[in-house]
Amino acid sequence: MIPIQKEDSFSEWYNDIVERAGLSDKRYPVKGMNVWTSYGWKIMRLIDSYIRDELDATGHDEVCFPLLIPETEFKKEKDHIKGFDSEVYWVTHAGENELDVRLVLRPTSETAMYPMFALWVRSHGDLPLKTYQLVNTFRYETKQTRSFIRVREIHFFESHTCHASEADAQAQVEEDFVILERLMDRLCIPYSLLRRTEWDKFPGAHYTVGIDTSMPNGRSLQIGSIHHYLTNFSVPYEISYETEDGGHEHVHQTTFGMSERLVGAIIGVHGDDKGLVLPPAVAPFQVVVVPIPVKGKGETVQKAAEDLTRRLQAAGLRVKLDDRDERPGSKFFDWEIRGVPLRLELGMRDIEGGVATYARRDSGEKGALPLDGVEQGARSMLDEISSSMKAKAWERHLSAVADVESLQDPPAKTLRFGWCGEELCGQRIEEEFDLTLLGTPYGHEGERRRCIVCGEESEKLGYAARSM
RNA sequence: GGGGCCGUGGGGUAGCUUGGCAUCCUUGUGGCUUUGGGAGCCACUGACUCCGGUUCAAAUCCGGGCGGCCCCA
Repeated sequence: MIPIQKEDSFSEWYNDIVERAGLSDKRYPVKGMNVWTSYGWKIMRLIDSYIRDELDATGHDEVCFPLLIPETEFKKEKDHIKGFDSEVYWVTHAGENELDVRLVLRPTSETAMYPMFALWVRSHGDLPLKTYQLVNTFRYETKQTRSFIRVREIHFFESHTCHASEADAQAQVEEDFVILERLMDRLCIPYSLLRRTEWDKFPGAHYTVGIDTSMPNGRSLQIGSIHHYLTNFSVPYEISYETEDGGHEHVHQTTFGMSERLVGAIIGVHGDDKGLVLPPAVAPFQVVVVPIPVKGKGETVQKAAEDLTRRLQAAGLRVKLDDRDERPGSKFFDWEIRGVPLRLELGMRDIEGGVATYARRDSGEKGALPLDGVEQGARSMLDEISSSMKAKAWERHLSAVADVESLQDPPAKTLRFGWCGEELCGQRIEEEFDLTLLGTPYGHEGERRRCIVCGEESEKLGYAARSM
């Protein structure tokens, strides 16, 4: 049991887990820039591989744009520059000389990509243009930084698409929802889609859909966003195409972005008082095999453990054989902190009985798994772990929303209430009650309620929470 | 932008008021021993953020730099 309990002090628990599980080293001497240590990086790379799978499968092409953006390009879209002005890093010198045109480290890649899109898109035959990249972006965060959740160098995925019409772009947004659902399914992360308020939408966007999940302390964590730009960028960047009848039109654009916050979400959503609990899809090791040697029989046990490990690996599972010279109990704790979904113990008792003793990380359940057909047995147990983790997480996410009639002394949850949609009322909700108005449901939720501030009847619902 | 607090082995700490061999836990290394939920014993490695000042003597007092944290705007 780790000394800090998740429910008591989520924030300290989180920091402690990140360090103990070996996900990241925060001692790098620049605030908000941490070192990905191997275990954490393996998790991130698995997530990245699923992102690539899903985007490739939906006809997106992976690209990789330069890190530096000339100030002249960066400033072309007015709202965009206003939104990022205060949090970009500038490159002002090269060697001994001051640069004529300063360069920004991309905070996101619209302004790097779109001058090139203007060259690439010539005719309706070039559309839709669907690209994505996985790169690092930089934002000068002024608030307190936190591993994976608020960093200054961000491991970022961003897709950028161009379409012939607003309807085609809208269809892309809907495809993004499907991609998102498949991804979150693998990570066992529940989420809500909320259309952000006008004042909180992405700088330059027509509208923004935020993807939010809930943390155990009742706070809300944004794990991604999907934007519809209309022609807001294609006009200043002159991205246009020739139509079938010879006319010229600006493209309609969308983007979809997510980051290493997904790792933060996995930690927060699934972890418990013993440490991390990893969904099998992102676990660097899905199974850990722990041999239990006894005097005189060390060799036999070791051989059997190696054999079991090889069989599971041959079946395509990620398996770790922990044959360090440590006591088994100590190994159990180590791998529990690191969240390995399934542990298989192998001692003389098991070998003689033709089984391995299993322990599930998610539920703590233990039992015997027959060595005959162990490949299939382990695989179906991992599937079961995955679906059970997903179900539990969704249940918690949904029960983390509370319908309220007043914002006085609200519970530590995501609050749902009637909201007329007016900025004046929205601002009061945020300022007077120290909440973030997350927005209104992207889909439709039905019944009419009165605005919690002005009392006006409306079909809109507002969601608000404290954010991480 | 304004104010406050803090920098001691890899991690966590004691010592600072009143200057005098730097404490404990953990980690790491080697050995013996042990292995079905964090074993034990022995040995070893490892630190006062940096620069300057005061002093016989500075982790400790003074000044400055760098870094971190918190609060207010």
